Amino acid sequence: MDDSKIRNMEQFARVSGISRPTVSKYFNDPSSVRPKTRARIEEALEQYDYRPNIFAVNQNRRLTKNIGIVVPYLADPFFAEIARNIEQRCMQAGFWPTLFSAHGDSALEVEILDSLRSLKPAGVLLAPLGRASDRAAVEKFCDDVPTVLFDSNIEGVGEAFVGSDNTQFVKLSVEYLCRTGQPPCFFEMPPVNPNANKRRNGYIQAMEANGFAPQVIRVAGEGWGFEEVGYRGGLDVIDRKLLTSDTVLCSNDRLAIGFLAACYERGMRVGRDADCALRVAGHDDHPFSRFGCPPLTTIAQDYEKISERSVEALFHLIEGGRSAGPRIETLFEGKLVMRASA
Amino acid sequence: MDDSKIRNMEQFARVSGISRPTVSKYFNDPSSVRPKTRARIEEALEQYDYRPNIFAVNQNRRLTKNIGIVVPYLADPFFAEIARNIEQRCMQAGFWPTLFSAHGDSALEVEILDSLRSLKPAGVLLAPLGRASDRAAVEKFCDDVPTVLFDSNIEGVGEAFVGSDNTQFVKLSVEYLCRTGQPPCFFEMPPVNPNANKRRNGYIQAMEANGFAPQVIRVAGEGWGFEEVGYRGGLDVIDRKLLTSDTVLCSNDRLAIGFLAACYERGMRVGRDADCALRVAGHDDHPFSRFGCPPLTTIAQDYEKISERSVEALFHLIEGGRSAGPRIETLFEGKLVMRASA
DNA sequence: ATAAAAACTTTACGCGCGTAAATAAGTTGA
DNA sequence: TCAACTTATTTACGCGCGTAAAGTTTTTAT
Repeated sequence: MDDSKIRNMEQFARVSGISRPTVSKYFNDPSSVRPKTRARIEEALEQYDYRPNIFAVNQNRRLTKNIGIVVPYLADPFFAEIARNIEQRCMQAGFWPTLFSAHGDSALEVEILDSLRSLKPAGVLLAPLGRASDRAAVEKFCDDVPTVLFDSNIEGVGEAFVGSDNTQFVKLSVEYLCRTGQPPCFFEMPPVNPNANKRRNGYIQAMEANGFAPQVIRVAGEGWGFEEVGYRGGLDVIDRKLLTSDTVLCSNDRLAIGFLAACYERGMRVGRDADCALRVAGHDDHPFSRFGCPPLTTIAQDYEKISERSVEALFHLIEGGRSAGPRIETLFEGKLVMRASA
Repeated sequence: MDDSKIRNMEQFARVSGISRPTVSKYFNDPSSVRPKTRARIEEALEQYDYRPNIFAVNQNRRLTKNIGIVVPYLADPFFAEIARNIEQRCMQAGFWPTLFSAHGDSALEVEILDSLRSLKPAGVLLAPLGRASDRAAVEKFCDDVPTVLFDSNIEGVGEAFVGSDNTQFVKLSVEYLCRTGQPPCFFEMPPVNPNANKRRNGYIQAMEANGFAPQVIRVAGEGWGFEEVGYRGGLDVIDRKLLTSDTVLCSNDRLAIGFLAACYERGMRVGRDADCALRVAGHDDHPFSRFGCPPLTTIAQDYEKISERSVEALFHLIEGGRSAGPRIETLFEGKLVMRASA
């Protein structure tokens, strides 16, 4: 391996015996040059490990190969997992994914979108904060940059949305719980995004459909420290005896994990067994749910499919040059994951 | 706000009535121009929201304002938290942090370092995978790019290291446990990084210093799904009655959370109370530890200080132009966090 | 007021690459 | 073999900005 320093494409073109414009063409699309010249270039590429200057490339291309991935809260392993999945798909397709987290802060979310704009990304995959998002700012961004929303929808914003069918999620869990014991009450906090609303409303619908009176218990709390909210709210609800059923369906798993901690602290045994005081279930199949005490019965989001379809939708958008028809919303169904908690 | 499109610095300079070189100077350091001209520029900046093309800027600067942050496993909220902290400090200082996760894969770690190189970063904050890291590749990278290691040390690599004093961590926990009950056995998995080794060795030392015979229990398992390893290992150890003490000190909190799940499944009550079969403790004060059942007694890492000092060290390095003396290792002490589990 | 210093303007070049136009060379098929 | 394509080469310009040099204006200090 000749380690003489190749400083630019000019020099690399010389040592490979191919003209610079052709080499440039090669780097934009290796299959766009004759197999013979491609071989010569790749041969040289192994001797001198040259890589085009990414800043110069991005400056001159009208559209870069950058893809922005924005999640609302990266310390939530759900988003970490889905981001990982999306990231790898993008890389495989030859893009440069960059990951951002709004850390639960809408001002930061806007800031991220602003600096993302200057990255001239080919596209963006955005899981918005939700209710807290600056709708106008997000909408304006989506007008400028091809964007696919995922996880949390903002009606009419972005070229597509990929997420879960939250109404179906709750229908599944409610029906299961009603079938196997007391009809559940619904444990929630002030909704951070439309998903939370859909879940509550879905709960109410499903209960009524099954002929039961819905009982929604909303505890106070804000921000993205859901476990904390579930824990404090759980203690409060238990101490004030506000539970209207021995079965508690939590809006999401993180809330449920906090609620479980509260139950534990108050000595209330959770599970299906006869000696248990409560059944508790959640939604999402959060990575940590299976290690709860007891392991949490929940509805599993299809991480794989959500990330796969999101990326697909974005690529389609990028190739199709925007006007790829109307805004499409894709919702995936969840699956019941029965564990010991309910 | 005049929305006429300012396409480049030339045009912006014209509308602001300042020459382009001076405007350029302003963007590199606003305080480097006379207050009066600064005011004129900033006035224009509000009318026409112009931002220098980041690709052109980075191409021409010898060193960019980019900072790479590399963590071994982002789905671990510990790293997510510390990354968030570091990220914000970098932004405040006017840098462009970019976050990467090796996802537990050493090949990906090398790949990240490679593409990081082409970002011409001013510096990099790297929490290496540890034992799995390709030492030669990491070392070579650190030769080329000013790098501060954190969390997991690689002797002699990078310009500085910032982490926790794992020996002290274990000393703290061992002494607490010995003082308040049976001397603990040590529950670990095959070490992924030097920290794990230091913890085990620290345990042995501390036990001997207190006049007890150390008992290390190593369970099988690999990868970064620590909870799973702790859970499976826990079941195995319980079923085969391998526990040599009623007090189990886990190498880290994630392992402990898995172990707690195993205890729960086997009906072993964990805690300090008389009716409890086991005491369990961990290390790190992982974000989820306080929501365990029972909440986990642990030794808290000082997230704040680790990230603060890491960033400080890197900035010092960036300003000082490398030769800022010898490699410095900074270790922070942990604090005992007493919860219900031990 | 006046010289010295500081800050600014003008002019010009270079960074590394995308890309267009004209031309030359190579490939294909009958 | 020769025309009709394809593909590569040569030449040249532009992207938006950093930055150096030389000249001009403004500020500071005496």
